[in-house]
Formats: sequence, C-alpha cells, structure tokens
Amino acid sequence: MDQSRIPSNRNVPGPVSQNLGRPLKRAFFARSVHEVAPDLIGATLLVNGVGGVIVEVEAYHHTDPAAHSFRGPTPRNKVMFGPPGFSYVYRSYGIHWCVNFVCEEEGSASAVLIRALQPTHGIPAMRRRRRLHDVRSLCSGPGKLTEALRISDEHNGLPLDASPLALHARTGKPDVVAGLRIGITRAIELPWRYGLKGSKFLSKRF
DNA sequence: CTCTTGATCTTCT
DNA sequence: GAAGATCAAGAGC
Repeated sequence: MDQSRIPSNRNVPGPVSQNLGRPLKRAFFARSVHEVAPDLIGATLLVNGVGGVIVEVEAYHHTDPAAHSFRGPTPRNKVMFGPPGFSYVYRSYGIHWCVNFVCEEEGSASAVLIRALQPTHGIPAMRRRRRLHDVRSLCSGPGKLTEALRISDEHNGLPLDASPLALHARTGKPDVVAGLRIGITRAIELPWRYGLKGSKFLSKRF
C-alpha cells in the first residue's frame, strides 16, 4: 500500500491552550459585538462534544451595510433581531451553512460570524464528515466548520449555553489580530475580522 | 502559487 | 434576473 499519498498530521502545532475554561454564560454576549468578537478568540466551540478552539471570527451589526440585518428583519435573519446568546445559522451560496452568535440586546441585530476553528475534540468524526484527512483544513472556513460540526438549519435559534451546543471560555490571553473582512463587497474597509495571531488554522492569513 | 468556474438557496432589484 | 458573510476542483504559471 502506498502510504506516501496520505498526508501526515503528526505534530500539528497547537498555538493555544486546549484546556477548557468555564462554560460561557449567555450574559457574555450581552455587550458590544466589537468587544465580544475579539474575546471569542481562544474559546472552544463544541457541538455534541465535537469541535475546537475558535481562531477566526467577524463582527456584523445592523448599521453595517455588509450585515444581513442591515435592511431589516426577514425570515432568514429574524434570529439576529432576538436576544443575545443564540445561534444564527444561514445558508450560504445555496450550499453551505454558516453559524453566528447573536450579541448585544434584543433588536440590536448584531452577531459574530464564526470563520475558523483549530480542531481539538472529535477529530476522527470531523475527518469522516469532511472526507478529509488534513486537520488544518477541517475547519478553516465558515462553511467547512459547519460541515465538520454538522451544524445546519436545525441549529438556527438555539441557545449557546445548552445542549447540543457548548462554549467554553479561553484559559489564557491570546494575541488577537484584526484585519479586513473576507468575501464581502460592501463596507469592505471596516477592520472587523479578528484572529489568533500566527494560527495555522485560519481561512486565510492576516 | 494564482485564476476561473460550477454548485444552487435566499434576498433584493 | 442578479448578487451573495463559500468551497473545491481544474487550468495555467
């Protein structure tokens, strides 16, 4: 058998602590989306025990022309207009799912898009779901991580502090970098993308 | 490495 | 009818 065709994942670097901190309470999200977004870097997201460390996010707000909530509520985005601490899941380009965490207060319609994870829990399950061996590519994009964690429309509007979702605070204080958001055509100048400095699990380098 | 294209659902014009 | 908070595969360099 030709083992040389199978990429090795031994010694994949883990730049942050993989220890789980305290569970995040819903109150964590009841403040400015621009405070929550960088504070999520280093936290751990699990769905039914499978997931990893958040290494990349983007902030959106109803006053932001790039946000889904900018033009008011629709059937798709109605969860964004609800209370903080819930998930907002939407279909992207007709094929992928993307997951957000609603922030601030009811009616504020702000949310943090989860863009990349460093896989730590349930890697074999994620490899099966993604039909991919390379750990670095399992969750390196918003549509990739939902496939790896099996997040879909069934998870839209769920509380972030109850099963099947689980969020744990980071245990240390990571180096967070900011940059321009990815894949948008409006308000492209706003530096509301946040990432773990030097992470090898980003959707794109900063 | 970069560039192009197809996949196909929701919203907007 | 067109665009969009995307991804993977294929062509070319």
